[in-house]
Amino acid sequence: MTDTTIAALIQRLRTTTGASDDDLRALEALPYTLRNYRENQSILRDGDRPSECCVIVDGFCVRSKTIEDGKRQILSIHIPGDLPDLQNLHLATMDHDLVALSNCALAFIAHSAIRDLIRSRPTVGDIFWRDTLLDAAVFREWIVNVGQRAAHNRLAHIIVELRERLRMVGRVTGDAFAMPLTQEQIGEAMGVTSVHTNRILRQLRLDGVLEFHRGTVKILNEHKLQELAQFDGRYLHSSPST
Amino acid sequence: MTDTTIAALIQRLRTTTGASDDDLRALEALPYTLRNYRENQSILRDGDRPSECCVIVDGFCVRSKTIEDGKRQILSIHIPGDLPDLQNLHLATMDHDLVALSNCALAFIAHSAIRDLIRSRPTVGDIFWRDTLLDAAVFREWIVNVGQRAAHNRLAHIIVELRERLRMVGRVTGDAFAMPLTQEQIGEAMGVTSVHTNRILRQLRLDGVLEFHRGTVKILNEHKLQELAQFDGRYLHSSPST
DNA sequence: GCGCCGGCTTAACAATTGTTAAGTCCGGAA
DNA sequence: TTCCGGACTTAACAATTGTTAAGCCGGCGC
Repeated sequence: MTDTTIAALIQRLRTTTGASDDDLRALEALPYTLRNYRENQSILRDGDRPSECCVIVDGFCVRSKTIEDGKRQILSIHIPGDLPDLQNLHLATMDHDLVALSNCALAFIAHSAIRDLIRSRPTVGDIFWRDTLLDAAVFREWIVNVGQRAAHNRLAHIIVELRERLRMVGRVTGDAFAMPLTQEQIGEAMGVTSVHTNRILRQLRLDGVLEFHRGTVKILNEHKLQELAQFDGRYLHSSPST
Repeated sequence: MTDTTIAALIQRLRTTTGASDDDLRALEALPYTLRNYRENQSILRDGDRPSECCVIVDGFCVRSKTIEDGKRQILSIHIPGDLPDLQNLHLATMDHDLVALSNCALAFIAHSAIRDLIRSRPTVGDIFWRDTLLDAAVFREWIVNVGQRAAHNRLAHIIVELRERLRMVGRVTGDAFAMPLTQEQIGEAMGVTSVHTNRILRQLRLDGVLEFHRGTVKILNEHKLQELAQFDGRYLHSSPST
């Protein structure tokens, strides 16, 4: 039943929201266009006014903002099952970029189709609205991460959050998982330079916490990782009643 | 017509969204309970499961998160006309705190009343949804601010953003406006210590950019301020078509 | 295979920011 | 009015993070 193109989205909504089977079937029935993006390819740019939303079918994307002096901040990392530009349903103009981190498959659904579905099934609207609120909850934790945690804790937190989210869509097996960012991009996510990112990664490796090599994280010491990350996943609101 | 308790909210929605007069009248007709909070009083705490939402009628609030070691990060500053806990309509549990910065008057509206209104007027639902998306857009810029800008630019940005938002609800006259945070709280907003906040404020004063005294910002040199803030207000989506 | 290029690694040094510790100032309570 | 406490201010010093620069490594195109 969830063996559709947008299976990851359906799986995530089924386990984390109170979506009815009817609503999920209606979502699966939405008309979409599948498009592939290459590593580093822009999907949407700051200022764009898109008329469709995308579901990540496979691969990783990031949302980011670049400021005047060229510095870039990564705002969020997106994985299969995410709707990284759903906000465009009500905010006409993109205020940031959406970029493919790895080769990606995206299912594009016209705003008009989504609006029609919401009109005929208001509970689907609630599910979508909730998804954008979850987005905001993740942004809030990201602010805390960048604002208050030391760089090594910050990196541990990003890693644990990503792993939790990947687990929800069945993308983690064993002690390793994909995180296809360069060290420079990890730095842009943390708000530090690539040189400092490298320092932190080396320290984590020497301390036997984790290894990061060519886009793959391997956890060596789960206990130490948890200690560093200070991760409290309540903000992911991963059960319907939270 | 906008001389109601929630005038600031109505004014903001009228100018920044495409809300119809009928929708705005329906909003004004919502039943509410007015409650007053004192400076520093908690309105909602992390973990609460509220059954109503509030509109800020008067005063300032902040949303914040406190991490294990006691450090606190301010996530957003809220002003009259804001709906700082609208996300609870779909996320049952608070994942952060909402605190009154100054003495505040808040109008509380039951979730059930809001849900009823949305059901009978879906366009009101769109307006509310959009408002939470705007919230998320402000969070995104806040991430950029904390992650990429040097502390003096960061403070300038916070000040300019706050002023823009205060202007929308008619709370700025001349070159001064209220920002009732202590230096420690400004630091918690920027992700720096109170000592460093003090350094930055002194430098801005010596450079003739602005003065901050007892919760009031006075702009001395608008040009220098703009230069520091690197402020691009597009993310505030302050016209209906953005 | 060879060379190129992007990404990784490291080191030395500089700048920013945090920590600690003393005050000072000022408004409200007694 | 006086005193008290919270907020502000400053300085000295420490820690973290940025900057610059150089070399290395490894995959990919020729």
